[in-house]
Amino acid sequence: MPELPEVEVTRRLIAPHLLGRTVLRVHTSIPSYVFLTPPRALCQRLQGRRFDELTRRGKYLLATLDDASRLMIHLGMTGQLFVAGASSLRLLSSTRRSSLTPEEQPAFSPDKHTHLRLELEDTGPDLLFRDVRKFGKLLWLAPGSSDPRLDKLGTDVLEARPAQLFEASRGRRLAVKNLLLNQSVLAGVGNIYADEALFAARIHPCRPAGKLSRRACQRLVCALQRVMLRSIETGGSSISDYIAPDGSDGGYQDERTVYARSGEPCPRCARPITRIVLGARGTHFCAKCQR
DNA sequence: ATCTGTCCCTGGACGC
DNA sequence: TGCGTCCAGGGACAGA
Repeated sequence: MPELPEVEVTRRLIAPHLLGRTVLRVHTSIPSYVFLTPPRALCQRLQGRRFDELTRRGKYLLATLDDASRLMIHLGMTGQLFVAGASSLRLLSSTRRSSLTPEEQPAFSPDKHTHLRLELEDTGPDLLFRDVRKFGKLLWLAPGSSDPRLDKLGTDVLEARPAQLFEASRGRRLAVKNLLLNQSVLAGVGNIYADEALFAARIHPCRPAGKLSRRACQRLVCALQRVMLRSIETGGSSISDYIAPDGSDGGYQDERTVYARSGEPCPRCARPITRIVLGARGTHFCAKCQR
């Protein structure tokens, strides 16, 4: 699932295809959950506009257009933003997947899960937004306007200071894992990297947030940043449906220590990794190393 | 104010 | 083989 590293990798790889280019035509699927701005309006707003800037805040991408309006994109659980011509087994159903060798993969052609296709000038490839589970979001923002979803975001994890986590956690009784998933505290943390960072910092996911010491907050914020920067470096992780904009898989899933490894030996002490449910999310940790 | 549970959605895994 | 059931989860929201 796309979290901060996957969104950042997407931003870096999409930007060269997008910036300075003008939208010739916009193609949308039927209205659905992903369109916070209805498809028709979105087409009108984007057509003829040039992309000037592509930034990221937490898990949100913000594309600034030449009229100072912005397109807000969230990939949700299964959102994929990639260029036409990308070829990936993750764009195929499992039945199709198993019948093809990687060399035989056909180039992707828009399907029923492809909600947005931007035709760009200068013979650049089309930009596609695909989202099977429709938890992603597309929203057009008028010049100077914002959205509550953005306004309430906390500091981007990569820019956060440990003291911010320490202060935000005072008096809170909820589990530290649940605090990490709250985007208004630190923006960008999702289920995978929360588990990975808690393991790296040797903190039990159920520990009440308010009980964290300054030192523990220091370890945790450093671990979050280290784990995420490393993931960006290796191209993100491709658990679930994430693909890079060129169709390639991320490399980070091979470096996961605990996430989706329940029952496997802890890399530190070899005790089996435990899985519990916390805040309706699967949570993976080592009961011996994380107290 | 803070916290928990439910819901949205779909494909894949699993059991019979 | 095929059907039904359950599960995954980001974030909005309702209710405690």
